[in-house]
Amino acid sequence: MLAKSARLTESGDFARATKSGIRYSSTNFVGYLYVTQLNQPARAGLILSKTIGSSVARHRLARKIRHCIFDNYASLPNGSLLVIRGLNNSIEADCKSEIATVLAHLIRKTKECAVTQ
RNA sequence: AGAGUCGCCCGGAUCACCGCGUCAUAGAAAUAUGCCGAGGAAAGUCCGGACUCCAAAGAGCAAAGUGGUGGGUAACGCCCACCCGGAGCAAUCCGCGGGAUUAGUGCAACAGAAAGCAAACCGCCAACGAAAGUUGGUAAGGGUGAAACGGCGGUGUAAGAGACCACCAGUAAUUGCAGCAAUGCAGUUAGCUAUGUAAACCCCACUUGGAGCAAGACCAUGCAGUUGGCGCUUGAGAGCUGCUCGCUCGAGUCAACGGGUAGGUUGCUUGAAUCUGUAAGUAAUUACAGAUCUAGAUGGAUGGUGAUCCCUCGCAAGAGGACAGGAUCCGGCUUAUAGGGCGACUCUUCUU
RNA sequence: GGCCCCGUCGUCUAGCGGCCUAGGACUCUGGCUUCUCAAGCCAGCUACGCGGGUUCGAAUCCCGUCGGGGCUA
Repeated sequence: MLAKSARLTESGDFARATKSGIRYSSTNFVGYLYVTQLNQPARAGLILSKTIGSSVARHRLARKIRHCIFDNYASLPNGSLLVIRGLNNSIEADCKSEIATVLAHLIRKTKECAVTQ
């Protein structure tokens, strides 16, 4: 679970992460990561549309994803904005391993970009 | 034992560790400790309210809704009791259940002579005629249809007919009794008696001002105007549903193009509240007394791991746990719902 | 939060309570025509979202549901 300081709360931040950030997609999820220069703790948000299922299903999925993000929270760089988008069949997904691989790929890509710059 | 009807309730339980949200306490802060943390439908948004704003919530029409009677309620289109009609052997269930005989209009396809007040296709009878048929009487019989001018039997007659009689059905007026009432029961009189449809228009009675917590209040942030219309007390425009009246505010306002902001606090949870008991009432419900505090999030808090028990499936290993997630709050209705429990009643059969 | 509209063959649509066993166009299937295909002609298949009610009779009227779409703050 994520503390209140570790959540994305503004639509501008969502737009920045999804449009300017690095993207990696697996079979059931799409991850976006954007690293700002601000010295803040990393923040994360979720996008789950109605096509995933009922209200109960969406809430359950959101809780599972948040839990998985918490397990990998320490590896995120300072000041980064993370957005996870759930796709239609993501209810049956194995959240734990899939989210972990998504995050690992995103973090590796950002480091590569920083090195090349 | 079998078949069935109705009502109410539960909606997996406990523990440990790591995490999340509000609040309280401590602390300069980081944080620590403690308490609490989704539902019977939170859903659909089909009704009714509380609350807030529209100056106040005024009148009439329009429009919409409701529709047996009495009661309950803050209120209702909800609930209870009763009446009437229908279904069922019964327990019980279903009903938008006012007015079509007096305010009026419309509709009733096809068939049929005829579908709403006027008539007569076949028939029956009489007269005329050689016959075909014509004229008149009649509505018992035939056939049509969802529905055909009360039903059956007799008297009567040329043939027939409520023309007359007995019994029955129904209508209106009226009297008595029972009931608060809807209505029921019993009688008298009348004309002898035409149907359905108002979930067709309509009439009658009653109800309804409008918007909604994105209501409303406060604080921040930010910008740039231009063109045209109507006005400045002889009144533009506004008071957010259609019209009229009335009332009030009133010096700017309306339209087009362009530009800017869309982030915090509050409203926010103690309430027609919940539980227990007593009393009144057939009941819905109400009154009184005592106890309790029971989510308040805002990109939106309930997840992960492990253990034991319960239930279902399976020989076992093992797999699974209905419908479904608060968003201002209450009272209902409707819809979804694995499985289980309790109570009351009816019918049939058997045993004692 | 509030308000409104629509569900008819595979698709797009008509439909005055009885003429509806629901019409039209395209599609599909079969046949005719042609050396073959296309076009043309003939025939056929296929629908009132679901459940109740009113009515003699409902796709149509009423109620409740399910699904889809739109407007508005």
